Amino acid sequence: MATTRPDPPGVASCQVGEEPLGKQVSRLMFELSGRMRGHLDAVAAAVDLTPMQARALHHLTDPCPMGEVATRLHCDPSNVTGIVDRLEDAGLVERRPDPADRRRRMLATTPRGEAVRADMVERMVQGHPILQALSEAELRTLRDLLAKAVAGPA
Amino acid sequence: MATTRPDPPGVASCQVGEEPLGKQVSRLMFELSGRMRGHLDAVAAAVDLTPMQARALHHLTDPCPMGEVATRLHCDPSNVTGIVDRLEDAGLVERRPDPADRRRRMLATTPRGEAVRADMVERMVQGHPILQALSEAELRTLRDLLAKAVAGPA
DNA sequence: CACGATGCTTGAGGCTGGCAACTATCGATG
DNA sequence: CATCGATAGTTGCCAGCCTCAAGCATCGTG
Repeated sequence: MATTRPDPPGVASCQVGEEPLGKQVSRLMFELSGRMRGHLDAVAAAVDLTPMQARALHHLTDPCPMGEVATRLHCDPSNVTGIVDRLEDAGLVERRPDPADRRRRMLATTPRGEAVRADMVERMVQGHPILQALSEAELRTLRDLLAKAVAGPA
Repeated sequence: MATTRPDPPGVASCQVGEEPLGKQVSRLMFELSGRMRGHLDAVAAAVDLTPMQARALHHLTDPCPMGEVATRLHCDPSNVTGIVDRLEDAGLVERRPDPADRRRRMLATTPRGEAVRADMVERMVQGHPILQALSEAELRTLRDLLAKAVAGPA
């Protein structure tokens, strides 16, 4: 642990097994995304949705076809059908025809859906596992690192 | 995106809704933990486990009772029963009696389980969404921030 | 021993994940 | 224009997970 070795450059992406830093970050992210999952579950339950429905609604900022949602959720299109069915039953989203391509069905959030989404975002910030533990400055640093990570490879 | 606004001070931890910083971090973490989820799913599939089974195995570093696993996985004990059943069927973990308390059943990984776990950890580092995008120094900073976040509030 | 508390399991019901098959529509081609 | 392969979405199936409510065995205490 914490071998303060300088570490040869170009770690992480390579084959061999310099364990420390990469694994540390990996483990921490693993742990944190576990907590994020718990947090999201709680938020979803609070607005009376399943975690997946909450994810879906969260991603629907602008009208987009089903397939796009499947991509964003990293899951199968056949799955999205059921999820959207329930969101539609709950009156949170709408399926609209796309005049340009009648195979597609565009999803749009209803006003109620928009309200629930905003509510969710608020609640996400509230009991957030990270936000409470770090200072303003640290959060700023973290934000920059995360932003770079998000933009970077994917 | 990346509104380079300076941000009003005193964000995050408070009640009202200064949106920027807290929500930014929240959103980024949301996005990243989505990718982590995808990554974990892939790793789990690669070693022929479901995501949840992989999580469970990953947390079983040392013998511990079922309830402890439930806590670590943030899920119901009744769930753990089924998950461990399948891990046991696959020969990766064992349920052992706890002589000190015969209600409890201690879980221990078998050698095969240990091997699979090590394999998983390797693979987790491999195509990791974060590790590839950041430099050594950035990773070190990130590690410290995440460690603080993990240790902090929970 | 009687009692409530604890650790784990079981059962029912709903949601999700992944695959294969199907329909409707699009785009290109002859 | 007729046809053909590709694409968007849906349906069905099955296994796995989630949640909650019982249930059973065991512990600790009085």
